[in-house]
Amino acid sequence: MRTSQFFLSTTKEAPSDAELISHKLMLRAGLIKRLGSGLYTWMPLGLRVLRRVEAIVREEMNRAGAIELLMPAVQPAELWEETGRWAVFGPQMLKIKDRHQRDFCFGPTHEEVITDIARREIRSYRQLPLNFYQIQMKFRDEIRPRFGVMRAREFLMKDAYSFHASRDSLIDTYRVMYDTYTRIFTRLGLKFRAVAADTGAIGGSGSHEFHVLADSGEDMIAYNPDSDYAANVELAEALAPTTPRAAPQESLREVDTPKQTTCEDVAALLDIPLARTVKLIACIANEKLVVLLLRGDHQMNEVKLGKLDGMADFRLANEAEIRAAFNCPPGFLGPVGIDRTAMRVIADRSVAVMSDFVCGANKPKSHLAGVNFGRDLPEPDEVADIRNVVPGDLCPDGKGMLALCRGIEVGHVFQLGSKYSQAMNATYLDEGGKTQALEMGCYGIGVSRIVASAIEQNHDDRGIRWPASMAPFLLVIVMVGGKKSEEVQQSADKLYSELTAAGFDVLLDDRDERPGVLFADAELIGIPHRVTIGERGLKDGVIEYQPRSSTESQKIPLADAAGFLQTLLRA
RNA sequence: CGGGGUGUAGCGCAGCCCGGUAGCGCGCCUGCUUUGGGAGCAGGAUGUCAGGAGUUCGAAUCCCCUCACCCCGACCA
Repeated sequence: MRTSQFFLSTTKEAPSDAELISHKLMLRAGLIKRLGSGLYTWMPLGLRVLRRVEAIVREEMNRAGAIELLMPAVQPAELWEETGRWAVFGPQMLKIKDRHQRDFCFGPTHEEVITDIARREIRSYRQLPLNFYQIQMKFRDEIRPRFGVMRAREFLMKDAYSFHASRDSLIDTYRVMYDTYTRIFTRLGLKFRAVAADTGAIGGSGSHEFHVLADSGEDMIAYNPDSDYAANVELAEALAPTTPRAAPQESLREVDTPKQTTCEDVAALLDIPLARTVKLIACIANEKLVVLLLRGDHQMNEVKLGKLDGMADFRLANEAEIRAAFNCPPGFLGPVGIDRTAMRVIADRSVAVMSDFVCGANKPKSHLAGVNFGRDLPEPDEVADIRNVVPGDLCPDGKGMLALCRGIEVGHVFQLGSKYSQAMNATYLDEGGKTQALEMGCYGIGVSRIVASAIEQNHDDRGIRWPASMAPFLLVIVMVGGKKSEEVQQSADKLYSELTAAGFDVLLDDRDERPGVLFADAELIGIPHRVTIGERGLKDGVIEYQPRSSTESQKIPLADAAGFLQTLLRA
C-alpha cells in the first residue's frame, strides 16, 4: 500500500476525554473515530488490525474443528422469552420494535438463536458433537461505556457454541477450546493468563476467563507466580491459616473510641496492626439476622458468601435494622455479648484463629481489646471462607503464595450444560432412541477489545508497538527527499514491489512531507519494521533499517536489502 | 440511577467573573523558501459560541429549561 492511496489520519493531540493510553493512541493513530457514547468507526488503518486479529481467531477456530456461520444481529423477542432472559437481561439489552410494533433486540449474545438452530437441525447423537462459531458485532447497552473500544457498547466478538450428547464430550470440547484460546493469545503476542472464573447466575460447572495482564484492567486476578494457578478474586479460595490460635495473653478491657468508627481508625488510635482488629458486618438472609466476622484488613466476598447455606439472597442490614438488633449505631459493633439465639454468627477462617483481638463493644464510642473466643464470647456458629484473598495468602494449590494483578478479560470459555437446551426444548435421540437434552458449551473472544489491550501492553512514548501478528503493515518504507530524487524514488519503488510481490504487507510512505513527520507517524502507528531510503545513504549504496523496538538503525547494502528484509519479515 | 464537570473552527484551548457582536496554537488552502526527527515567512478559509426560551438597546458572557459528552459512585459499619 502506498500512503498516497491509503488514508492516514494521525494527530498530535488526543481528545481530552481519552483517559487510557490505548484509547489515546488509537485516536491519535487514527485507528478509530468516535460516533457516540460507546460507538466507534474503525478507520482503514484500525480495520486492518482488527482483520488480522480476526484472521488468527478464525484460523485457530477452524483448526479446532469449529464451523463458522453467521447469525442475525437483530433477534425476535419470542426466543428470549422462551429462556426467560427477555426480562432477566434487563437494560443491558437494546430493545427495538419493527413497523408492526413487534419486539426485537440487537443481539448482546446468541445462545437463544444458536439453540433454535440446534433444535431444528440436530436430530441424532450421530450428528454430535458440533461446534458453531461466528465473528460479529454485538451490542450491549453498558451502564458506563468507557476507554474507547475497551468497553464499547457495540463491539466485535467471536462467539462459539458447542453441542454434545454427553458431559464427557462437552468437557473434551471445552479442553480443546481452552487450548485453542491459549494458542490464539500466544500467537497474538499477548501476555495473558487463563483464570478459573465464577460460573455466576448462569450455572454450569466449568468456566475460565482469559485475561490480558495490564494495570489498567478492570478485573482483579489472584495468581501464583510460581505455578499456573490463577483465579478471579471472586473465586480464589482463602485457605485456613496453618498456625493454630494462640492462647490468650491479654485481659478483656474497654477502650474509649470517641470518633473511631472504622477498624482503620481504631487500629491507628491503639497503634496496633489492622490485622489485630475484627469487624462485624450485619446481613439479612431469609429475613433473619446474620453476623459476619472479618479481620479488619480483609474484605468480604459476596460470591463466596452467597454460596453458603441459606445465604443465596443475603443483603446488608440497614442502619435501622442494626440499631434494633444491637441497640447501638454502626461503627461500634462487635460479637461480644450479643444475643446468639437471635442471630447466626459466621466467622471468616482467619478470624477463627485470632486471639487478643480488638472489636466494637456494642456501645457508642467504645471498643473492646484483648478479646478471646471461648473466654469472652462463645465460638462462632460457623467458620467459612467469606473474604477476598490478599497478596501473601497461601495458594490453594499448595505451591507457594498468591499475588494479585489486574487483567482485561478478552476471552471466556464456559460449560453451559443443558440450561438453554432444556428451556428451548433442544433435544436429540440417543443410541437407545431416547430423547435427551443437548449438552452445551459457549466460548467468547472480544476481538475489538484485543486490539485495545494489545496496545496497553505494547506501547512507548512514541506510540504503538504492534506485535508482528496484528500489525496493520509489517514494514514501512520511508522516503527522504523522494520528490526530489529520482534515484530515491526508484529504489523505494523497486524494494516495495519486490516485497509486495513476495506477499508482505508493506506501506510505502510516498507523502511529500519532511522526514520528521514521516518518522513520527511511522512510530505512532507502530509498524514493526522500518527502512529509510534517502540520497545520503544511496550515495554509499546503503539504506537504513530500524525496528520499532529500537532507536538505533543499521545500514544495509541496497543490493542485499530485499533478501535481508524478507528473511526478517518471515521470522 | 446519584454526585461532579464540560460543551466556543477538524483537534487542543482562551474569552464568561465584570454583557458591546469571537480569538490563540495545531491542522487545512495559496505562494515563496526549506528538506534526515512533527520547518520558516507571507497571505487565506472555516464557527447556528450544544439547542431552546428569557432578561437587556445589545447575550458566548446573566437567568431558566432541554440535550450531548466526560469523570466518580452505585457493598461493608
